[in-house]
Amino acid sequence: MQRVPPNPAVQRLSLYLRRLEQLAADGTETVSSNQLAASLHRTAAQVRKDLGYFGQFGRPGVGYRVGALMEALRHALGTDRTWEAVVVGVGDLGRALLRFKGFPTRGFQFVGAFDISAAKIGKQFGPVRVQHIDEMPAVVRRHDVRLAVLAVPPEAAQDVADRVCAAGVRGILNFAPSPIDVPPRVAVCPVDLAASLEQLSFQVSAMR
Amino acid sequence: MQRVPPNPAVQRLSLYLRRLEQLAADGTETVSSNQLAASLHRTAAQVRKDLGYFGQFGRPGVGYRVGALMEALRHALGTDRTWEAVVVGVGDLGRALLRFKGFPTRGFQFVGAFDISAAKIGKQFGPVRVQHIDEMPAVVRRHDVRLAVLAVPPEAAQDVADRVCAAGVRGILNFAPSPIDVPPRVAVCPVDLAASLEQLSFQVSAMR
DNA sequence: TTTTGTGAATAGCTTCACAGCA
DNA sequence: TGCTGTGAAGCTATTCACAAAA
Repeated sequence: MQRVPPNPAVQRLSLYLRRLEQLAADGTETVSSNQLAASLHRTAAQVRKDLGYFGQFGRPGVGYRVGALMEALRHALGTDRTWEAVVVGVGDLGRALLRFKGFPTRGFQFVGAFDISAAKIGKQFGPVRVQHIDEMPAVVRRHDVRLAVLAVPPEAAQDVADRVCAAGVRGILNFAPSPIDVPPRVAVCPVDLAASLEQLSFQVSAMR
Repeated sequence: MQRVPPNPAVQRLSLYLRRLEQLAADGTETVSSNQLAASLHRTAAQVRKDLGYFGQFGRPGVGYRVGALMEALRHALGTDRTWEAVVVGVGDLGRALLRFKGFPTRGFQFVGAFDISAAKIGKQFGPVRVQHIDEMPAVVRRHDVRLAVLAVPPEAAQDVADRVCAAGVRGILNFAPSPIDVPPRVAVCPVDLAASLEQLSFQVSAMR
């Protein structure tokens, strides 16, 4: 079996998982690398190679069992368990994320939401009530929270990052458009929404 | 000068631009590839190579003029003009995007928001009032809108994509976790928030 | 000296193509 | 035959390293 999955392959695992969820919902039991690839605008070789980094899940002449492959990919991604998470910054975006149904259905559960604004504290959004950010470390420790979602203004991002890292968080989803410095044991996934629109702007401008 | 920028380089342009905006706000006039790289956890060679795909902006021994480089990058990305955009799907996420300040400050302006739910139609969110999706094509044509943001449930994504493409939109920011088929002249940028958390889950699981 | 711009070298990722299993 | 798993080949992206400019 092959080793050390390239990062792009790990990203595509989520893509495959999404499609498998649909197939399972449709009652499909088996899928070939060709079918999976076609519906995602990829090549069959890439699908097989990507899956090959994590194990041997297919049967020659048959394909992959949808349910078993979903389980295997969830295991590979680490989402075959529930991940507790906190949101810091309860502006419009933070509120939307707290109510977003795609997180709980995929095993991510918010156990706390924090802000500095007195006007927001005590309000209920989605599954949690907003608390002052000073309460964050206690909540993180109590629930053994490993993930934090940062939806704060860029000028607060580094300070908030320092605080969630100090509290013991191991991964940060960063919606602030400024890179944050974290200890090496903490993973960061930046999501810059304006940058995504800029990429579209570039592509649209480039086409003629 | 070098040609055909690799896609990763185009993505990093947004990153450089973000940092330059900060530097400009701080009153910094000049920056070297080394300084730029260090603050973004990249290498100086990569910064110079990336910028090199779009022109020669630096002065040996001096570095880059912050203001001039910002202008150049905005021009390269196509954001040295205003882009009109519409939002389809005014759930929590759609509302948050309509009110998100990072879009207008970077030249993206919402001129319409659409939904099918009668309860939402007529309500004001951010800069616009929600209209029925049947009104979308007229608004797109009237304002010559080139970009659409899809914040609809996955089962509606393909149908909505077909409709915005038919209306003449040229780029789609797709928040639905299902890939959409579009004509070749239309660019798509997928944003899968659950997938981003899955990537964190993977990385955190992988570290010991 | 400092720092850019860029060919050349290296590393990383994707596609090919085919042996082997069902 | 149909399809997987995977080495080998091909391609893309990053890093190196240095000539030239300020």
